[in-house]
Amino acid sequence: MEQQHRRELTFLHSGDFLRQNSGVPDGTPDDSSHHVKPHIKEMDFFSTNSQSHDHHQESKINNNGSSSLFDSGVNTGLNLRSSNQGVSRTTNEDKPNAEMSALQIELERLHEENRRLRSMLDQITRNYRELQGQLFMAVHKQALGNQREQKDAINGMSSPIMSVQQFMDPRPSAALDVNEPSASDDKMQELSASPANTVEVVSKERDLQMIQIPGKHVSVEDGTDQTSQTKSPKVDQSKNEEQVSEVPFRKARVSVRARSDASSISDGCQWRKYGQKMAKGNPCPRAYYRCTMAVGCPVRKQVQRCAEDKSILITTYEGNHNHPLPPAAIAMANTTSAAAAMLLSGSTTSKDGHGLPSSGYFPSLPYASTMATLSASAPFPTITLDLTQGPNAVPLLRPPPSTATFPLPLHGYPQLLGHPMFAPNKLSALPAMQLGQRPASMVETVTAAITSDPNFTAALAAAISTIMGAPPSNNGNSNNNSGTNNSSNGVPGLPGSPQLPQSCTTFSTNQPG
DNA sequence: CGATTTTGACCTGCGC
DNA sequence: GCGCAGGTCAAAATCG
Repeated sequence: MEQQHRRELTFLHSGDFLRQNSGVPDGTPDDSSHHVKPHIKEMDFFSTNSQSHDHHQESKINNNGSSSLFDSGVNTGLNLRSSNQGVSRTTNEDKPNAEMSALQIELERLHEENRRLRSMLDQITRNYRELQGQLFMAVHKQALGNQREQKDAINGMSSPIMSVQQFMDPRPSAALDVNEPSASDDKMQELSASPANTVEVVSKERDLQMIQIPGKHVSVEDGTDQTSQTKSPKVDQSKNEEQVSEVPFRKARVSVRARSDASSISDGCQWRKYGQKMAKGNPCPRAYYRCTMAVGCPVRKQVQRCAEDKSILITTYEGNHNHPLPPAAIAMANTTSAAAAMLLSGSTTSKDGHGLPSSGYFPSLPYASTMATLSASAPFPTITLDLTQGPNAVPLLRPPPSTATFPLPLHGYPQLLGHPMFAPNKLSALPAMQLGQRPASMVETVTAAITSDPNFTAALAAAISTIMGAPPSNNGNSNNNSGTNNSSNGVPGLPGSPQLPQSCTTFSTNQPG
């Protein structure tokens, strides 16, 4: 990139650029247009210097064989110029002036169009950032308010200073960049999850640190607890940037506790066991699985029975799928993704990890122990969805139609992942609009449920019931996203969705014997 | 015969 | 530095 720019600059300096451009007008006596163009060229050149988007766009234009690059294409530069050069020369030599004029006009027109498109792009970009900033501001403000209230209720400690600036860090754009499908296969594994990764890691590295609320019930910690942060700030600080870009999403985990006698996992995904270990303090071995639905899928899960109650199966997921999920897995994937987002945004937290009554944003949660909780003791930020309180605690709400199994990847809006969680009560009032004006999705619905509905767990259970109700054949089927399952939820399937990578951690629960 | 599971070895991070 | 625990690897065994 830089090199390219440098070369272009060199061209500019050497005068080749103008000379080549002037090659066209050479044959045309039309001085007026001639004069104008070099100006525009230079302007375009510098503008593209600051706008990588334009660069891509123009490159595309260039590839289309258009000669518009003559002016705008300084970015695309050499190719265009050379091609233009060729064209202009032939026209100079072989074509009459009238044709040259026509070409000139055409160039003008394309140039104008290019400028228009560019300004549109600029405008869109500006609007996007503006809205993003506003959204984050509003969301953050509300979250702060909630936390303050909460803390006041708990121990009256002063609220942590969560830097909106940090929160609004322009990283989202970086996340978007990562989103680009240009990743090589080698990095596919990482990058497949990276859009979410980026955001989530950003969330983890920033938000979780920012959101440390020294409260009894409200504390969000990353893998290292607060003390470790003070212990080894070197690591945290020095590694932060690298981690932001490199630490895989699977550092954030979603753990599900569910009663099940079955030893097999049936969550719609295909898993391969790659290890088993005896965990300390638990007579039951912990099994390690990785997703085999796609080569290089980074998603892993651990399955272990609870030491205290062996009927409880604890399944912990980490990572994002880089492939379409079967319908049976999608809903849960989105659900846990939302939970993970909640985790990373710290909306529901628990110092102790389990069973903290009335913690987080669900003071009125009737089934405290079934709520999502954060485990501070876990090596990684882990959200625990405790569904072991029995069916009574888990009314089988059918998911709203919008929770259908469309595989709405958070990838598409990584910068928003987790952010809505900062506005627990707000999201329900600010529906899909905040998420890019997409139609309501599973993610949003669940997110809204998590953030606004004290009975989040119930909603989650509903999704689980969807899975559990699914025929076992769903397990391990490498099949059909075309499924009727989508429609069964009353939501028209999203045609293109299966091609989108699943950003979510998958959710799993065992089919009760 | 390919896919999956088992299982011991190995690696890594962390606490002492 | 050492030991421990968690996590992963990979060869062998097993399964369908």
